[in-house]
This record gives sequence, C-alpha cells and structure tokens, in this order.
Amino acid sequence: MTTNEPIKSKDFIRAIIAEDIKNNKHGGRVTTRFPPEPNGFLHIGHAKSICLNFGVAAENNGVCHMRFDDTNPSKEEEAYVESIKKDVQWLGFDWGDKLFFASDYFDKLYKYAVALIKMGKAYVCDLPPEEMRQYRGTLTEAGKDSPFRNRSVEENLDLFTRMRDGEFEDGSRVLRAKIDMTSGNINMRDPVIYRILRAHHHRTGDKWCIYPMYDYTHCLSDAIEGITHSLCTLEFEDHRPLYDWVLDTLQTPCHPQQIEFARLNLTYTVMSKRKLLQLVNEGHVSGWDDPRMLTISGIRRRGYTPASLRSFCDIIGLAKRESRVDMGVLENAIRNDLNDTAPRRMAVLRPIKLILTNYPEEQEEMLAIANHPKNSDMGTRQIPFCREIYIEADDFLEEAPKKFFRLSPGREVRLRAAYLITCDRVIKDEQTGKIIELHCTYDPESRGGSAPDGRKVKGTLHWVSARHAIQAEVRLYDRLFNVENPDGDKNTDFKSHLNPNSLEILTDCFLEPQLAKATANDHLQFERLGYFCRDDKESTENTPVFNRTVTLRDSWEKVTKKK
RNA sequence: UGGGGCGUCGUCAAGCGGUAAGACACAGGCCUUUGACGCCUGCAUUCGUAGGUUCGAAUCCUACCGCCCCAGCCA
Repeated sequence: MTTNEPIKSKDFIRAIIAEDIKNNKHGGRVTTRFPPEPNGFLHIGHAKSICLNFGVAAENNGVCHMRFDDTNPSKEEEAYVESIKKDVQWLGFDWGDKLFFASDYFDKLYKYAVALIKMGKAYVCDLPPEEMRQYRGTLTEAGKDSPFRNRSVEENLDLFTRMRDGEFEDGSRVLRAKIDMTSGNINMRDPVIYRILRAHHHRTGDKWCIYPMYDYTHCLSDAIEGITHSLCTLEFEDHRPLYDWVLDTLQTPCHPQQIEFARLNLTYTVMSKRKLLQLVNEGHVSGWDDPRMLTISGIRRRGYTPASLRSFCDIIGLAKRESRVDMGVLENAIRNDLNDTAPRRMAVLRPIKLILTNYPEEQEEMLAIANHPKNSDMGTRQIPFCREIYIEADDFLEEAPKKFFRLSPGREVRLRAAYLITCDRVIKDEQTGKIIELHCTYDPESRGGSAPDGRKVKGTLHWVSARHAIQAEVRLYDRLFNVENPDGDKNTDFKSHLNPNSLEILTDCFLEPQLAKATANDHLQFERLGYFCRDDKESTENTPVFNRTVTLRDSWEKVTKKK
C-alpha cells in the first residue's frame, strides 16, 4: 500500500508504546482496557478514552478489555452497564470475549489483602472518618500515625476476617495500607483499601459487606488481566505511586504502566457526569439522551455518526496539557462525514406559499434530481412539482439589497432542479401586513433549471410541492450554554449560563414525500439547511419529528451579521 | 509554606540541538442548479519570562512567572 497522506505524528502515548514494543517490554504485547464505572452515561469525553484504548490496541495487534469498575455498589446499577456497552459498540469497537468486572476479582482481591496484612503492610484502623481526616494532616503538614497502625498481624487478620463476616457496622473500621503518613503525596498516607458497606451489588448481590477501594482495585485488576498500558486521565497522576506500590509490594507477575493524559473539554458545554446528571434531574434537558447533551446517547440521537466521532477524537490529538477544544471542531467532523455520505433532500422549515400563476391548475409533473451533487453512485430520484409550492421564508425579501440573490419582487431565481421563476406580486394580509403568498410566473422553457437562452441566475432556492408535501416537526438545536466555559467560575452556578434558546421547535414544516420513509439511521442533508435525522423517540404515526444535527456553513449569514 | 503536572498562532496540536507541520477559526479570491462542497492565497522572524551553554536553542542548563490537580470509608 502506498500513500501520499501526510504522516500523522504519534501522540506521546503511542510513542511510549512504540518504544516499549521495540524494547520487547511485555514480550512486545499490547493490552489496554476501557474501565468505566457503571454509575452514569458515557459522554464524548469517554469517547476520547475509548478511541484511544481500543485504537492503540488495534494498531498494535493487541486487544482492549472492557472492564467495569464496579467497586461502589451504592452508586452503580446494571442499567448503566447496558447503556455503556451499547455506546461502546455503537462507536464501532469490539471487546470480543474480553468483558470483565472488577467485581469478578473480589475473591482474589480479598486474598491479596490478607497477603498484605501478613506482610505487615496493611492494618485495620478503627478511627472514625472525622478523626482519620485529622490524622491525615494537610497539604502542607505531615500526617500522624494512627493509634491502630501497629496492631499485630494476628489481630489484623482476625479483625479483617470479622469485617468480611459482617461483625462490624458500616463505616466502623477500614483496612488501610501501611505506607507513610509523612509523605508529601497524600495518597500515600496509609490509604484506605477496604471499607465496610452493606449495599446490594448488581453482580455479587449480598455476598460481600466489605468493598475494595479504587486505588487498590484498579491496579490489581489491570495486573490480573495482563494489561500492559493503563491509560487514564491527569487527576490520577498523584495516584500512580500508590498503583505501583500495591503491585510492587504484592509482587504481581504483571506490572502494567499507568500513563496519564488530559481529559477532553469542549467550549459551550459541561462534561462532568455530576453536572450532566444535574441538568437531567432538574429538567433543563429532557434526559440523558437529549440531543443537546454531549452524552454518547444524546449525540447519537442528534444524528452524529460513529465515524464522525472517531474522526473527531483523531483530530483533537492527545497530550498532557489541559485544553478546551472549540465546538466548531466537532461540528466540522460531522459535516465532513455527512457531506460525503448523506443523501440530499428538500424540506422547507419556515414556509411561505408560492403560486405559479401561469402553471396550469391541474398539471403535475415529476422532476429528476440527484441524491448527491458529487457522487452519482447515489442515484437520482423523482420529485413532484405543481402550481403551488412552499419556499423558505428567509428566501424572500421585499426590499432586498444588491447582494441578496434570492427572491424579491421583479427578480428571477431558480427553483432547484425545476424552473426559473420571477416574482410578480406579494399578497399580504390587509390587517397585519404579513405576507400570505407570493405570486410568480415560471419559464416553461427552463425545465430542470436552466434557460435555453443561457441567461444566468444567481440564486437557487429549495422548495417543496404544497400538494404533495408531508408535514413534519423539526427541532433545531443550538449550544446548551452561552459562554465558552460554563463551569469556569466556582462562584457562579454553571446553570446560570444555560442558553434559553438552545431548542427551537418548528411544527409547520414541509418535507418532500420521499422523507416519509426515513428512519433514525438515515442521515440526510436538507439542501441549504443542514443535516437532519429522524427522531424515533418523538415521532408519531402522523407526524415525523426530525432533529437538526448541524447546520451547513452559511457565508450569507456572515455577511448579514457584519452589517 | 507540601506533593504531582503543564506552559508553541484566537482554539487544538506537531516538534526531541540545524533554523516553527497540520486541523479548526479568521481574511481575501476562484468555482457553483445547495451563498454548501471543492480549489487557491494569506495567517507565530517566534515557542510563559529572563539569563546562560552552543557556530546554531521551542528543543540543553539556571532562575523566575503563570495555570491545573491532590487533604472521599467516590472513581
């Protein structure tokens, strides 16, 4: 295979992995994992991690495990597990038979904890939470040893067994790693590795009343699965010494390398699960899959394609510096994808009726139009035409500036794939002055859209036959927040930046008949308007609902805004 | 005043001692039966700042400055 593509430079993680392979680390094998906690829906930030982990594995003939980090049954649910699996698959990734749960390892984890106790490297601590915090010290002051730190191995073993057997109340005791209370890294100040928690676990039921903590579980799960590279976000950088301490102390046969990268931030949105949940719970959006939400399920319903998301993750790169990617980059990714793949259709969102006064009342005809301007493989279709049509309200201006080359009294424009028409008369409501309909004449010689005399017409309008159109509801979405960084100021509630106009519902839209057959899987361009997709959740038998995925670029709008 | 990171165009991001890739955005122009798409052109004499090493520094050294993360029995 030869290629003239510019060489895409490797990000720092791929560079590290390439080096490891070269040095035959882990025998040249690459195994990664995507480790979500099943306590919420996946968002586009997770997509970055998914593309990284599955991508890096695939590029190196490795595998990526799907592993649920389910160590906190008080927050986790089976329903989230299902939605997460669906989202990852939808994005186009396959974990084969490598589906795991941290809870699969509870027995092993317990045995490792016993081993730690026997080594004198872990102890049961009876300090109540408040006191434990005081003993931990502060960011600038060292902590103090717990009075329970020097319990004998026998006593620790006995106590830990009884913790497991349910002899003690929730929160009354914990198992702690014995490391260093004076460490500058607070994670190393004898971190808790097991807590007592009587909660029903979605997989292990009521088998356990003690659950291992993240820091202890994650590294061991990685080691058990033979993960080679454990990729996570920046905030875990401080945890790496603990990750390594657990594996070194236990001398696990496999010691994965944790590497941290910066999480994704986008302008005009929030990314934390907590804040997304708040938007849902407080009714600012219709749910986790509201098309304005940057959850995977919301994006999907909005009409984004898996390919566009993968491409987006590729474009934004990977580094350690914190950044905020312009929402325009995401929009560019979906436009690029859909420009190539979306069949074109015609739809009028804000209709004005237009009568062709010289077109015979009874006459109807079918006109051929290409489904794609550049790709003839996508074929053509027939669209009906008659005396009464709808055009876009924006496409008519009674007093138009010179640069406006759409319809205006006395001006001639082209109806896409149909005829050249000239506007003769504007009919208005006598009371309100509102335009009711436009009377135009068509040039019968211009069938298809060009005149035999070769005269040039600058403007081309989309239209729909009034007699044949199907009526629909169309939902237009705008950014959810009206500032670039809604949660940037700790003193301001991010919800005060919500964009009140993020959703506009248009109920009197007219679509070409072809669109009656569209499904949620069809990504369509409504010519001159944008890319749209049917919303199966909102559509009814009689009224289809379409979501606008993204607008087309609009340089006319730019011109208008300048003035 | 502790520990861990990060600072290259408006926004992302390459670069790893040999004289600043690419993408988005932006500005012009061409093309056009989508004011779309496509195409062309322009857009960091400069890499947080200040010194130093070197024939040569975004890259090495030193010192500053700025930003982010850490004191859950959350992940």
